[in-house]
Amino acid sequence: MQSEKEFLSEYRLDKYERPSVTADIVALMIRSTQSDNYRLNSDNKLSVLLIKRGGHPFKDHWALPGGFMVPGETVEECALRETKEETNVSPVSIMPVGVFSKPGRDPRGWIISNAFVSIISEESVDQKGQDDAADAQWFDVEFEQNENGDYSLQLGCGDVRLNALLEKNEEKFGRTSFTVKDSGGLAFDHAEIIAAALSMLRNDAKNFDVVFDFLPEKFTLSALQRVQETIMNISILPANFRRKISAYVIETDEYTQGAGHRPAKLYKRK
Amino acid sequence: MQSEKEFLSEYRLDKYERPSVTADIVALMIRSTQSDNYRLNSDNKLSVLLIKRGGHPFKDHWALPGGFMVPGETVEECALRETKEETNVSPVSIMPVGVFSKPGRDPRGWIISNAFVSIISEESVDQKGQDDAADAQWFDVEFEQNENGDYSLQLGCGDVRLNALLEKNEEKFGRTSFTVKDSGGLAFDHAEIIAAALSMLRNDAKNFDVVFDFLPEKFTLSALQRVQETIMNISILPANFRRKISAYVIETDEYTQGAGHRPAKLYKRK
DNA sequence: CAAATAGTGTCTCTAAGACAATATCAC
DNA sequence: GTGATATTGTCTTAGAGACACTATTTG
Repeated sequence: MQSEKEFLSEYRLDKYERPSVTADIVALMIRSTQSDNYRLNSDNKLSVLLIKRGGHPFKDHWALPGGFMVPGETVEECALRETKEETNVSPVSIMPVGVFSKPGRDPRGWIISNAFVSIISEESVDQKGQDDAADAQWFDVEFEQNENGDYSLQLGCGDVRLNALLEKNEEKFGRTSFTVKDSGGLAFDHAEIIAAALSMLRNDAKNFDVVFDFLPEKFTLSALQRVQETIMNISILPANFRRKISAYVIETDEYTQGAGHRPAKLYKRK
Repeated sequence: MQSEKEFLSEYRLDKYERPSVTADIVALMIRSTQSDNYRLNSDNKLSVLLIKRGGHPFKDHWALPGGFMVPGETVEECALRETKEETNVSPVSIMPVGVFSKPGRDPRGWIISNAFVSIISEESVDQKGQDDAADAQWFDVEFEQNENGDYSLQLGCGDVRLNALLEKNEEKFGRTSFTVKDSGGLAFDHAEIIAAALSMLRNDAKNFDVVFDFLPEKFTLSALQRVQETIMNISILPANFRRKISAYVIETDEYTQGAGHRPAKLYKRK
């Protein structure tokens, strides 16, 4: 009879074929665009971080940051490490989106991807800059259902336009999965991953858990409202938003200044 | 300059170390227990399917069904295949819970686990029987927060009692993760996986998406109510439950019989 | 008839949406 | 002052929870 110790000393994991495992990250930010009217508050756009692939496969195509797991780290640590290495952006927290393991999804062979979503405040990106990652760019995101029921995912950055088309699969446990009909030039199955991440984000922005992560520590209630409206692609009356959010925030005694209209009190997350 | 075709023909995935990847499945059923009073409706208990490990490591400990991925299948297919092989139970649908990849979680080496939850109707289990899987057993589940804030996960099957103790980590996107303080005899980090699956299930039972999967095609509204109460560990007034659920069901013209009280109309999912 | 579940009606309270009205700043 | 956002208050409506009451079966 073999003891557990004996068993383990003889056990060889490499007897069997193993997949390579990657972590890919859907890093999202809300970018504010200044208007020419000094009175207007800034407009907001949801952006996703993509990198232009320098090597095969999908050379010169845009892809999510990510890479292979190495021994001794968790999938989450891998996602953070690769994002930092490839884009010089350091997300503070990430949340799992799902596993993507369809055979053939990567032409290099048997590679499965664990996808994560991460939310980043514009403030923290501005501070760090992106000097040493010229091939990493923030793309404006639009994601909506069109007339015939399919979903269109439109990514834009300067002159670059990527238009992917997806079909909605079943909805399980509040998570929706998609099938790519047209990748729009995105590498691998990354259109599918981005769609799953956005769908999850919208579903969960209702609890306000997510919205705070897009903003610095102190923020105005209207900035917070614009974040939620941008994520969920809806419009909320300010009075009603304030009532709902009041349970989740604490007021400070600071105010905004020089906005061309009444100053707003700054709040912190409760 | 190398073409993509040339690149791929020379590319070797096995240049780098790779983890082994498993799929583990938290298969849940609601079991009805008959009372000795002919008038009483059956009481319900949530049960999880475990197998007694026949080999090292964790020999003779109870574990979730699951096993290693093989080439050409998705993680989901792997979860279904392993559950069928090890327990002779065939789940119809599964939903991802998360990835568990902490170094050291498996004494055999670098092994990461993709966990899924699956919901099974008692009817379908009764039909198939479990003859050829004597080491697979359904354990009654109780999962609740105790006085000092920790969570206790209690599994029982006959004389076997497994009592695990967990600490709640952060809650992200409606998903809660846990840290095991005492595995209670469960193999690997499976207490952590079960806790994450149950927490997810409770959170999502609110939409009624989940509850129907526990029942056969036609059911009474009180049976449906008991399912929801069992999952969420709450108590609902029948009148209010009927009002809420009415939008999700269609009535048939069939009735239950011989129950020792007024017959109930059978409904179908809308 | 008694005991149990099945099923209906209604009251109250809360939360959400709509909207009116006031406050305060930069120019 | 003007035009914009900030902030407060209130009306209406939808939904959840509590509870009283009726209906129908088996032993």
